Amino acid sequence: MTSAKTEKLSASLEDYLEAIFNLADDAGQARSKDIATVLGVAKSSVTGALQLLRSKGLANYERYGCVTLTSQGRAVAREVARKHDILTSFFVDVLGVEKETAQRAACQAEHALGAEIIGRLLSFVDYVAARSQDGCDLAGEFRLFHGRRSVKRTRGQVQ
Amino acid sequence: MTSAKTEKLSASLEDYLEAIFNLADDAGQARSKDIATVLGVAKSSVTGALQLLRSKGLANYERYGCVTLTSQGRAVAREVARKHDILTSFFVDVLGVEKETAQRAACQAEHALGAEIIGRLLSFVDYVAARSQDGCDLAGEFRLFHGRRSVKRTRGQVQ
DNA sequence: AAGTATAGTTAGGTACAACTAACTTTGTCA
DNA sequence: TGACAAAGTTAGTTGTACCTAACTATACTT
Repeated sequence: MTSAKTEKLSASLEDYLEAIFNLADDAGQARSKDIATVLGVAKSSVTGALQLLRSKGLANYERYGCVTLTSQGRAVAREVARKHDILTSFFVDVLGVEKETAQRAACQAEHALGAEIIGRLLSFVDYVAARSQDGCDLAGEFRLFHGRRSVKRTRGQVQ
Repeated sequence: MTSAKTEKLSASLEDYLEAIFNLADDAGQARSKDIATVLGVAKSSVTGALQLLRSKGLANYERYGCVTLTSQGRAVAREVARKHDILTSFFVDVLGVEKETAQRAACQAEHALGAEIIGRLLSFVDYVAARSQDGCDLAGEFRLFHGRRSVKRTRGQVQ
C-alpha cells in the first residue's frame, strides 16, 4: 500500500499501462512511438497520457526519455493484462470465438468487469478444462449446440 | 434500412436510449427528471443528451415536451436492453453472481461486446439450461468448483 | 386566477481524450 | 562534425460528457 490512490483509472489510461507493460515485455523497452502504433493514436496523445500517468505515480517518465512503470503502475498493468487474458481464454476456449475477434472484444470488456466477475470467469474456464480432463468436452458440445441453432436462425436470411 | 446512420453510438447515449426505453415500458412515459434519476446525472445533462439523440434521429423530443423514441431509436434501445439481459442471465444463471452485482456489470459490459459474442453468450445460457433439463446441472457443479477454489485462495487472507 | 413548487432549459465551466501542425531534441552516418 | 531523419513535445482545436447556477415554463392547489 505504498501510496496507492485507488482512484479508478479511465479505460484509456488502462490501455496505455497495458501497452507499456506489453512492450517492455516483448521489446525490452517502451518507446513513445511504439505505444502510439500499438494503440493507434497520434504521438502527441501518448505524450499527454504519459504526463498523466506520471502525475498519478504510475509511470516513470521524463521528456525525451524512455518510459518504465512504477511498481504501482506495474501492478495495475498486470491486473489489466490478466483480465484481458482471462476474457480471451473464455471467449476462445469456451465460447469458441475466433482468436482475433476474442482479442478485440477482450480489449473492450477488460475495463468493464470487476474482480468478482473476472474471478468467476477464470474459475469457469478452469472448470471447463477440468471437465475436459474427465472426458466431458463441454466446449465442444456447446459448439455443436450453437452451430445447430445459429444455422437454424440464419437459414435463408440475407444476414 | 430506413435511413439508419450506423455511426455507432457512444456508451453514454446507449445508456440514455436504454433508460428511456425502460421508463416508457414501466412508467408509460419517459420524463427528463426520471431519466436523470435512473442514470444518476444532472437534469441538464439529460437535456443535452436528448438534443443529441434527436439530432441523430433516435428520439422525438421538443422543449418541455415528453420524450419518445423513433423506430430507429427503439431498435437500438431494444438491442442494448437485449445485451443487458443476456449478460445478466449469464452472470447470474451460469456464473452464480449475485443479481445486483450482475446488473451493474451488465450495464458496463453491454457497450463493449458485439453481436458475435453476445450471440454465443445467449447460446451458452440456453445450452446450460438445456443440459439442466437433461439432469446435468452445470451451473450448480460450477458453483461447487468455484466455491472450493475460492475458499482455498482466500483462506487466512486479509482480503 | 395567483402563486408556488416542480420540471426543464440555458449558459458557462471542467476534465478527458483525441487530433493536426509546427516545433525541438536526439541519433545516425557519410 | 554537420546535416538530416526519426522521435518526441507543445500549442491550439474539437467533441463528448459531465457539472452548477440561474433562468423559464408547466402543473398543482386552493
